[in-house]
Amino acid sequence: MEQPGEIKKVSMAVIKRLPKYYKYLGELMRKNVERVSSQELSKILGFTASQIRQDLNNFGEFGQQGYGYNVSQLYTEIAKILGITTNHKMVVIGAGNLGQALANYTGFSIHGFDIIGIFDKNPNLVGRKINDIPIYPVEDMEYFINKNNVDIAVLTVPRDETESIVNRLTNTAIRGIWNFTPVEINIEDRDIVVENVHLIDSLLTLSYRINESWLQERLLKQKRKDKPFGHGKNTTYMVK
Amino acid sequence: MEQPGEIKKVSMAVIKRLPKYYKYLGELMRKNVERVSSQELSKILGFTASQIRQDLNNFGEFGQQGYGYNVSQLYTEIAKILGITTNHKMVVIGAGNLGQALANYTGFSIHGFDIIGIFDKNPNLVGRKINDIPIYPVEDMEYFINKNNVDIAVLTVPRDETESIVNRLTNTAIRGIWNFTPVEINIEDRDIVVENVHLIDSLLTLSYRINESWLQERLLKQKRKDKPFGHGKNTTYMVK
DNA sequence: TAGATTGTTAATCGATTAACAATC
DNA sequence: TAGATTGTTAATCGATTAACAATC
Repeated sequence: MEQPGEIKKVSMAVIKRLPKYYKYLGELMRKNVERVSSQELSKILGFTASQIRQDLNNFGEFGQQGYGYNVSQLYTEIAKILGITTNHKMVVIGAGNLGQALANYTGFSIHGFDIIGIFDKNPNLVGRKINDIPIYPVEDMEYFINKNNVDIAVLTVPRDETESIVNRLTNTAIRGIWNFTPVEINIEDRDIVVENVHLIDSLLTLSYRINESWLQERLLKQKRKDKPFGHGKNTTYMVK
Repeated sequence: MEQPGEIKKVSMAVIKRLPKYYKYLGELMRKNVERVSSQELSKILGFTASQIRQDLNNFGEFGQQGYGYNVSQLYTEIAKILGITTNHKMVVIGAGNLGQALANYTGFSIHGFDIIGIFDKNPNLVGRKINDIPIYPVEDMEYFINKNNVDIAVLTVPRDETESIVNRLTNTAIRGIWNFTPVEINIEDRDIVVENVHLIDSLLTLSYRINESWLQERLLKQKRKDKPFGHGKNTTYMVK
């Protein structure tokens, strides 16, 4: 039973769908579509209309019976929910290939995420600029973050340097870490949120699914062998 | 009721945990640990021991009562399940910042993923090499993929070029697309698996969670206003 | 043998889908 | 008003956790 004042935690499944709503409503806006029903959203997004209404009702009552949702109003509400009505300042830690690629990417600023500094330990890189963003010595990281109210640290350092950088970040006013390192980051009970990208996991998942049909053939054969006709607790017609 | 010969579909939740098992078992191997129980795995991985046993039993019976799991044997089994006992050939499509960063990354080949070619439409890039991998004209893409038995296409082209490239890929023998573009790829009933990275979604999710405590304050106030003392169907003690 | 730990069934929990009264 | 569509409760489905017999 929920207590007065207690807040229903929004599930990660819902949170992960929010960017999809946001993205598609943005498209509708650009097409000057004024209103949309959960039914219509359902067709494009592939979620059920019921789920869409449930999802949105976690955050408020944005629709109107018999009408549906006003596109631009809903778009704005979801932007608020995602926290992107104000700009976010980011720094990239690690000016390697990936760090440079992210610094060069222009797609973040459209949504109000501005990279204002890059940090690296390599003195040959310090002083240079990537996409007009200066590279600073990593020693200055904490000072820079606190002074400039940086919200998000984009972590693209090598595996071995991750732990020490994360420890240093916990002593700053940073709010979130966008982690591109393969390291599992654990920050105990502090106000810093970590979002892992884990590219290798993503690639392995792809590999699994490419491999899946072959795998299931193999599993099937194995089980047939384990539980042949009439033996075992399952009958022939129950090969699981 | 399952039919004979029918295969239980492994849920995405399980699949997404497989790389974690694989990664941690690799660590244990390097530490020369010989055996491990689901209990011990549970402590490190943060999944319950019960869940770990359930997950593994989707694919076979790899443990032994009273003993646990043999680390290197389980590692090998999971490698088989993930389909990484044989090498995978990859091509990068789009030699922009991200494409170049991925081509330069050395972490993929450790797991048997080899990038053997890069494709771009820019004639100034064609003929150059990134990390010893040649850049070819994108016209040659289909021929190259089929001739060299390429398994995976890493897609890092601009948004507008995605659709046409994907259409062309469906006419090749490619098995999987690792999609770094912001476009939602839909390939109807063909043998090609798509794994989306969608960095913007990941960043927006981070933003949501940074914003969450503020958001919940706001939601709470709103609900208090909507359903004041003694009014509405909920009592004061039922503020949801 | 006794202790440990699996594989697996059953119970629980949470998320999705269905249904429908409320109402624009 | 009649038709449409929401917000929300109830039903269903699926995933996680608990429990325990089997057995190393």
